[in-house]
Amino acid sequence: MSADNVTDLQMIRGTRTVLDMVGSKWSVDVLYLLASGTRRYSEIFYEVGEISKKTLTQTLRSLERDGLIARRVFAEVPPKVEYSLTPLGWSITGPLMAMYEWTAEHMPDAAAA
Amino acid sequence: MSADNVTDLQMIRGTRTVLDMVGSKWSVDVLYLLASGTRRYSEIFYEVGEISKKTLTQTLRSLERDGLIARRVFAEVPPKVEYSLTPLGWSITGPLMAMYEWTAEHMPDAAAA
DNA sequence: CTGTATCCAGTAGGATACTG
DNA sequence: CAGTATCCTACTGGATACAG
Repeated sequence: MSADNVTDLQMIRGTRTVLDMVGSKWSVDVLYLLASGTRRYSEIFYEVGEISKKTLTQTLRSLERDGLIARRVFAEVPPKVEYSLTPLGWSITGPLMAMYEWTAEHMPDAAAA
Repeated sequence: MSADNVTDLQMIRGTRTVLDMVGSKWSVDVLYLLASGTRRYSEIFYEVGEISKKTLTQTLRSLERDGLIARRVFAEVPPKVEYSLTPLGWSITGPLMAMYEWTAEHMPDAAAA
């Protein structure tokens, strides 16, 4: 019953898994944005700011593949697609906030902007 | 005294700061390795495994610039250089472990390996 | 032993134009 | 509106050889 039977390799792999899921340039922006409510494609596009459509689509697809966000298509004209956080997506805001809080505590200038 | 006076932008910037500090391919490996004790350049090189010297040097320099690790040179022949975690480096293992624990809880297969 | 120098391939991401 | 298609640049990281 050794509770600490965790190898360095497992920790590395686990940590890198998160990094690979949220490490791309705009993932955090999209995740935090959706944390404040469901959004349409164009809303995300304009609220994030300088992102290109191609990159936004790539980011959304990647987050969707990883199960962090859900994509809902409405059969309308003109098209309407809504993105929202899944429960898994919500849960990952925990580690994300841990990162923010670390900078707030240890790198006050970085958070200032 | 509004404690929750934190903007999305600050959270994004803060979170991205950590991501930029530990997001490169081998940063986590090096950090976790040094968390188990000071190491020489060649020891890191062999214990990490498939990393190239160029990339290892880049990784070490980057972590050093960010203040997460310390580099100590011994004036000997042959040369000897030791790397170790700084207090700041130790502190960042917190957010890192939060990521690992998230995978352990939400992505059991990813941690299995 | 601890790097540096050089060259190279793969990939992330941006700009722009076009489509169902 | 919600993307795709195409082209292009910059950067990351690997391989190999060389140096102090």
